[in-house]
Amino acid sequence: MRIYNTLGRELVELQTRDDGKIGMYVCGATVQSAPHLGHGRSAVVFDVIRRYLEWLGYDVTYVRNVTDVDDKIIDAARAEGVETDVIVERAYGAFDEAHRLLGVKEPTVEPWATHHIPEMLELVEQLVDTGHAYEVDGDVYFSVRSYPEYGKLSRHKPDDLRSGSRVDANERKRDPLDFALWKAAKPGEPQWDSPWGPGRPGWHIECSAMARKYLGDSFDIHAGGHDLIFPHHENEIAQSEAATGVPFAHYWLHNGMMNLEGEKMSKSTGHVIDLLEILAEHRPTAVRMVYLRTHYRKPLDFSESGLSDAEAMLDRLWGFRRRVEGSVEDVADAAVLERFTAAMDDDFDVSGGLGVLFDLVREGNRRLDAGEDVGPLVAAYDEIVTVFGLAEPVGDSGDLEDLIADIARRHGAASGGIDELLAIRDRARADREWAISDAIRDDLATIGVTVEDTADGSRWHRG
RNA sequence: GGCGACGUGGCCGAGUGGCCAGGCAAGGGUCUGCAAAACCCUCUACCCGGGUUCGAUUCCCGGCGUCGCCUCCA
Repeated sequence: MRIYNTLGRELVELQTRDDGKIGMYVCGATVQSAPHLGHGRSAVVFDVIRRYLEWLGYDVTYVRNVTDVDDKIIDAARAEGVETDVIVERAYGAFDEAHRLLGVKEPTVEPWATHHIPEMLELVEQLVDTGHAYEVDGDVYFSVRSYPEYGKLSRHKPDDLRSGSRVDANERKRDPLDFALWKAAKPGEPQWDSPWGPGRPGWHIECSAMARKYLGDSFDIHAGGHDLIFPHHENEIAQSEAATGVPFAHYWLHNGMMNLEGEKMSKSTGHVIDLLEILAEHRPTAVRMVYLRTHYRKPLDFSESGLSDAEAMLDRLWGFRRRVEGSVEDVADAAVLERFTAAMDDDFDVSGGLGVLFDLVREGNRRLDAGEDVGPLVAAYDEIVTVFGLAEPVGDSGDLEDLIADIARRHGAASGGIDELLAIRDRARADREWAISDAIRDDLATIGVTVEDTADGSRWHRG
């Protein structure tokens, strides 16, 4: 399998450190405000990569962190006049709900930054002891010049960066490029004891410390948004490798940014679409489909029309699967899976994989029309759709049952069940009482239930 | 200024040195009480200019255009 490694900027063969095992670290949320569409993309594309690797048989340890201490969290708390916990809990709740709706699998471990202060301090101490970091008035800075390979991920040369205008001149740093590992406490801020006095961690150190704790000094895959390449991931590499002397992550994966009207979505500019809002207005699986239609490394421009296309794609997929009741016993069609694997093995070409899936659906529908066996195709469908996380959700129909019951009783179905209602409709159709059968169908349509008449009888589904 | 990505049919979006992506939309058919679904057919594209080649959308060079990062960011 070939994957694109940002470190080296090329497609390379995936070689795991341990046969059959993969350690994967994904930069998760800074729980500072509500998630937007871009956060959802990152969560979903790496979820699919993880699911695919697991489907191939790898034992994946999937670590996704929560950063719950950060300048912006402190700012937000101050602005609202509340403790940082309030901000953190609210934002975490929103991310968690979005992940649930999007069908993102739970990580193997979800470490929180504030629960790993000792691990961070240990790393910082190591860096100070080895001369890669220095303390000034309770702050500890990483000395970028002490790590000769600095810039190997982002391809920024320290000398070029130095001339960049946005590097702030902090008097206490020995070099403008140096970044904070530990920040001395300011009044009213969250703080922990350290060898350099009370303070809090810098932005980058938590990922280095937590990846190390759960995956080891060296591990396979580190992933995150493209915008994290510099400085976040560059700094992680520098501080980790300077401390341990061994390579940090072997493969760096970065997802492309979400655009809105051609411009990057970004928290700082307010140019965003709230994730939970869009998930409430549309089927969450359709939002997931939007993410998966475009290759994970490419920019993705969000549009309403793209979302309705995704809805239609889902209807086609699920419409096929509904034609076959329940699970199938058959072995999945080998030729289909081979095509699917060939696409996915090429740097997770999900779009290509979707092409295979839709080909399967057309062939499956054709065979069903012809009365031929579709077992192996349905089995393959189920496998692929599970890897993509696009299976039709089941359950959650409590409200719907009440709505159906109302309509059923109105049409004389004493039980209030949809089966009896459809039986009444079938009788009406047999008697050519079209007004009755159409009224039942129209009434069900008003609550989002679609009735389709086929040669084998009537089917119904939501949406 | 430095580093990087991308430009495919009405729209979205894979991919490939010569032959099929796929989806959505549109038009025509089959089926059907009607509808829906499904199936069949049509719509055959690769920013521009050079070059390499028997042959380039695909490789190389040069333009043009769009976008991202350069210590807030998934």
